[in-house]
Amino acid sequence: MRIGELAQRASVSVRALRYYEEQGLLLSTRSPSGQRHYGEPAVDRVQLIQHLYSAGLTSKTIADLLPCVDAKVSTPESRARLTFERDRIDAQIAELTQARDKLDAMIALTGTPASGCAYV
Amino acid sequence: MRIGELAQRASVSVRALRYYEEQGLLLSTRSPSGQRHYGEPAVDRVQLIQHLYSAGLTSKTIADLLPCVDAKVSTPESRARLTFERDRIDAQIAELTQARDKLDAMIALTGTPASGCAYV
DNA sequence: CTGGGACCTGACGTTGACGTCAGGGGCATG
DNA sequence: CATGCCCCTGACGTCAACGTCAGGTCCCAG
Repeated sequence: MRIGELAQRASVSVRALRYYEEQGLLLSTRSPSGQRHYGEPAVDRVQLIQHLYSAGLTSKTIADLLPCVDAKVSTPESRARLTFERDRIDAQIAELTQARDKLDAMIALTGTPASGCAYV
Repeated sequence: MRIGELAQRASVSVRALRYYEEQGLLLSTRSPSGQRHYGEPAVDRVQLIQHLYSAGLTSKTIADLLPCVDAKVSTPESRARLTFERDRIDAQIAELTQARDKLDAMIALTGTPASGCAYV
C-alpha cells in the first residue's frame, strides 16, 4: 500500500510516517518513481511505534530498541534499557494516579454544593 | 522567603517560579526594590502546580482552574473541566499500562533466549 | 567601601514530534 | 491531453516549559 493508505489505517498523519522513516523506525520499499510502498505488517508496526511514543519514549530510544525486537535478540544494554523504561512508566503511572487523586480532591472541594457552590 | 529559597524547598528552578508567576499561577509580594517574597504556603502551591503539570495539564488550564480551588467555588464549566482532565488522566493511565505490558512482552521476547521466541 | 552572591528584567535558545508551505513529479480517468 | 488526486523533497513554523545569557541592581560581610 502507499503512504496515504497506511496513514489512514494506522490513524497517523502522512507527515508522521515520513518522520518515522527519517528516524529509522519504519522502512519502506520505493517504486521506481520514488513512491513509498508498505506491506501489511507496517500497520501493526506503526501502532507499536505510537504506543511507545505515548509511553514517553523518544525517537532515539525507540530506534535503539526496535532492532532488538525485530531480531528477537537482546544485549545486556538493551535489556537494561527496556527495564529502565518499564520502571519509568511505572513511576509515571504512580505519579498520574496521585495527580488524579488530587484532581478528585479538587472536584470534591469545589464541586459539592455543601461547601459553597456558585451556580451561574 | 525569597525566590532562591522557595526554589530549593520546592525543588524547582528559579526560572520556573518566575515562569509560573508570568502564567498567573503563583503570586508574590515585592520588596521596594522589586525582589519577590513568598510565604510558607507557596511551597505547597508550587508542588501542587508541579503535580498538575506532570499530569499533563497546560499552564492555561491550571491558570483557569486554580482560582476555583482557591475560592473553593466552582462553576459548571470548571467542574466539567476538572472532570474532563480527570478522565483524560484515567485514559492516559490505561494507555501507559498497555504500553508497559507491551514493554514487558518485549522484555520477555528478547530477554530469555533459552525459551522459544514467539512471533508478534 | 568593596567584593560577591542573590536578585531583577528582557530576550533569544532548546527540544521533540510533528504541521505546513513551496515547487515539482506520477498516474488513472474522461 | 488535460485534470485532479496522490506523492516527492526540502525547509521553515509551532508549541510548551523552561534554559541561558546579557546587563544592571540589591544587600550583607569583612
